[in-house]
Parts: sequence; C-alpha cells; structure tokens
Amino acid sequence: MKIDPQNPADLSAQIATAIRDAIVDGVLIVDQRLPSEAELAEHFAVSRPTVREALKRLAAQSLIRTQRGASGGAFVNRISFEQAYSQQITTSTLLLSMNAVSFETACEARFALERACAPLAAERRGNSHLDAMRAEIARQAEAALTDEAFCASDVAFHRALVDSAGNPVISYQLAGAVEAMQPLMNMITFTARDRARIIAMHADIAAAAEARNAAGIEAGLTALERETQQLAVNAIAARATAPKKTAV
Amino acid sequence: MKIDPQNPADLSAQIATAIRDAIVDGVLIVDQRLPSEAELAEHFAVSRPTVREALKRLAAQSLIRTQRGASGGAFVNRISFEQAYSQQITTSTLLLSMNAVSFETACEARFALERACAPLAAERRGNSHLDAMRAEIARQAEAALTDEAFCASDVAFHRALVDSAGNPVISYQLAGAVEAMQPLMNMITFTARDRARIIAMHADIAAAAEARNAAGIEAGLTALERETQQLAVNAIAARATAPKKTAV
DNA sequence: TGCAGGTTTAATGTCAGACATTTAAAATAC
DNA sequence: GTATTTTAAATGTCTGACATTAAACCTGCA
Repeated sequence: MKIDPQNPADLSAQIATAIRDAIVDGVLIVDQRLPSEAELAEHFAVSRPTVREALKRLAAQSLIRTQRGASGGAFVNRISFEQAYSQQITTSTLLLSMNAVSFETACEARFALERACAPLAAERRGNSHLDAMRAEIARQAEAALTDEAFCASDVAFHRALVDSAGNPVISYQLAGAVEAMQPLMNMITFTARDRARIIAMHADIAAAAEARNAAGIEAGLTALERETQQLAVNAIAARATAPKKTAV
Repeated sequence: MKIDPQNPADLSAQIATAIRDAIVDGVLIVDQRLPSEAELAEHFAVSRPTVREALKRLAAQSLIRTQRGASGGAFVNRISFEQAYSQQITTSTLLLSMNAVSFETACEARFALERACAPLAAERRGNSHLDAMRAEIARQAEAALTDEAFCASDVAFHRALVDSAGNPVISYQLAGAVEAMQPLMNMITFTARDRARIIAMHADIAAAAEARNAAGIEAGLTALERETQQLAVNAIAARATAPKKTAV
C-alpha cells in the first residue's frame, strides 16, 4: 500500500505524502480508520514522533481527524465545504498579500469570476438572498461605519450574491476570490461620496437580481469593477510618497 | 505576541493557530525567521515535539519552510502560485469526490467560471496559448488514447485556455475547478463519436480564440458544457444497475 | 436475567533527554 | 589573504515513559 525509501530527506513529509496519495487514490476511503501510530511507525520503520508529525501535516489539510481513547485513532475525514472554504480563503489571502499581486489583477479576477454567476443568480436567487444583500446595503449606509467594516459588509454583500447562484462549488471557489480581496480593499479610504456611489451600484445589482435580469447584474458588476479600480488608483497615487509592496 | 492557555485541548493545534494568525495578521512577515524550536517550546511552555507538530502543520500549508544547519530554522514562506495551485487542486478534488457533489453541479461550476475568462482570453491570448490548445486537440485525435489520457488532455486544453486570459489569479482559482473535474470525467466512457464531437468543439473554441472572438469562446464552452452533461447522464444511466457514490 | 456501576485497555497527547545530521560561521593554517 | 579545519547552532530522529481519554469489558446487585 505504501512504501518509503529512507534515501532523500524528511521522513515525515514522505510518510504524509504516501498516506495522502492513498486517500486521494481512494485506497483509503472516508471514515476508514488508519492503523495506529505505533503500527504505522513499525510499518514505515520509523519512530512514533515521526509518524505523528506526518499525521499532523495531514490533519492541517483536514485530510484526517483524530480521536482519543480506546477504538480511537486517525480517520479519513470527509472534508466539509466549511473547511474547504476556510482553507481556500487562507491560501488566497496569503497568496495575494505575499506575492505583490497588483490590486488591478486581483480585482479583475474577482469581478470576472463573479460575473460568471450572474446568469445563475438571476435564475435561482431566493428572497433570502435578496434580503441578505439589502441588509448589507442598509448597513453600508450607516455613516459611523469604519472603512474596515464597510469592506466587510461589501464582502458579505458579494458572498450573498454568489450564494444566490445556488451552486455550492461556485460558492466555494469564489470564497477565495472575494474574501482575499478584503485586505487589499482595506488599504482604500472611502469618502462619503465613494460610499454613496458604491451603495447605489449595490442597489442596482440587487434590483437586477430581483428582476432576474442577468445582464443587469453583469453590468452592475462591471460598473462596480471600474469604480473599484479607480478608487485603488487614487489610493495608490495618494500614498505615492510612501510606496508599499502592493503597488505596481 | 502570542499566548496560549492550556485549558481546552490539542496544544500543537493551538500553537499552530497562534503562529498562523501572526503570519496572516502580518506580525510575522515573509522570510522572517521564527524563534528556534527550543525557544518556542520555552515560550509556550511545552516540549519540543509538541512545537514540532505545530510547525509541521504550518509546513503542510506552505506557510513556513524549514532549513537545517546553523542559522537554519523555520521561516515564513512566500507561498508560490505553484504551491497554491496544488493545494487548491488537492482540496477541490477531495471536496468533490467525498461529498457526493453531483457531476451536474461540478460541471456547471466549472464551465460558468471558465466562461468568465472568455473576454480576457480573446483579448490577451498569445500564439503560445493557441499552440498549446491545438497541440492538445491533436493529441485528442489519436485513436489509441485511453479515456483517461483523453481526459488529461482535455484538462490541459482548458488549462491553456484559462492561462491565455493572462491573469495568474484567475489561473490559480480555476485550477481547482478544472482539475478537480478530471476524476469525475474519468467515469465516462468516450466513444469515437463522442471524442469527435468534443474535438470539434475544442477546435471551435481555439478558432474563436484565434479570431479574438469572446462571444465565440463563450458559445463554444456552453456547447461543450451541454455535451459533457449529456455524456454524464448517459454514463450514469448506463451504470444504473450499480449506482456509485457520485450518482444523484 | 438485566442493568448500573466501576475497571480495564487501547489509543492519542505530551514530556524528557539524547543522538544524528546539516550547514553556516568562526578559527586556524598556509 | 585565501583555503582549510573546527565549532556551534539548528533541525531531524529515536527511545522510553507518563498522562489523558473514551470505549469496551466485567463485576455486583437487584
């Protein structure tokens, strides 16, 4: 089932890879119990701490879960959409913040992908989705809102729009694209006029969703993209005296 | 910088979370060296193996890398697009295969998102992208190809199309959507006629890309989606006598 | 017999100390 | 001043032990 030459390096990584492959290839199926740490240690001819490090690597990816006690052990985990979301968001956020991905590129990606759910959202949106969108719009109109809270509400609005497409796989994929933008958006200062424009566009999008008007949603998103890009350009220009890693 | 009450459970998970938060929040920046394992152990008042388990969790997410030797240690890692791709693909693949996500849902998500890059692909595609697509089309025409190899080539074709949009963030996001479909597609048996139809559609898409015709790319993808969905319905019907987890 | 309770046991979680290995920097030799 | 050797700091690994948990077992009593 899984072998392991002790030639190169990092035994725990090799063991983790061997077990991961077994899971991905279906050799180990969901809820199946792995051998105990002691048995794995014997099988791979390593010590228990080494096996444990390998198992922790897998646990970090939600590939296994562990249970203590008699008849406990490590079990192949059915990864939930929730877990996948959060991993996706973490990875995307770090990818954007660490790689000097330009705001422009990230923004383009986000809106391009988000427009992809316009037709589905128009077809399938429920009243609960509309309510969620409008609740966020109302929140965004609160004058006392900090820029950060405004961004958070913006993300929530878009999440509601994406969810209204009624496809969990799309929601999962876009979770990263939408949420990872938030730290970048937080660098922008939103004036009252900026907020008013954005809120108006959100309202347009919500109205188009209510009218089941796919083209309207798309147009609204495109307009919003243009506005967002412009705000970012201004923000970057404003801090041109102290350029940060996100620039260019 | 990071504290850690020993109240609930799983010290190594708590420590991993504390360090991850520090990285995400920017307290620890790229290429910065973490304290040595011994120092971390002392700081958190735990043993070195426990610290090591925590570090392995972070290494599994490519959040840190380790170096041996003097002036070695754990460093905050600049996560590469490559690493992000492969994590994305692993997570997406398992999410689809373990959660009884219907072929229909996954397929819909994939093509919806892929259509999102049609305008960008039309605008930015280079000759190398066209060459890559046509190389895969040629490969798909080889009669001796197994179904699995045919699917792999299909994935490569779509990857080339996505890459031609010239936005690495989109490529990263869609890597999961496109590649995760492969195991599901592998359940389909492609007759010679099926293959011919798919190849023709691929050719249409490539031609539209060459002509920088965004609507043509979109239309081609939509046609391909319909075809793929139909093939899946047939495949599922064919094996109705032995329904598998992917059904429904 | 049947059930409530304690007891056993198998597993993970944690610790301590040691040794092996790697690698850069410091010390030495020429 | 350069090349070589030595040193030291760090991760990688091993052994062995104890702590903790929770299911399974067994006992005692009705």
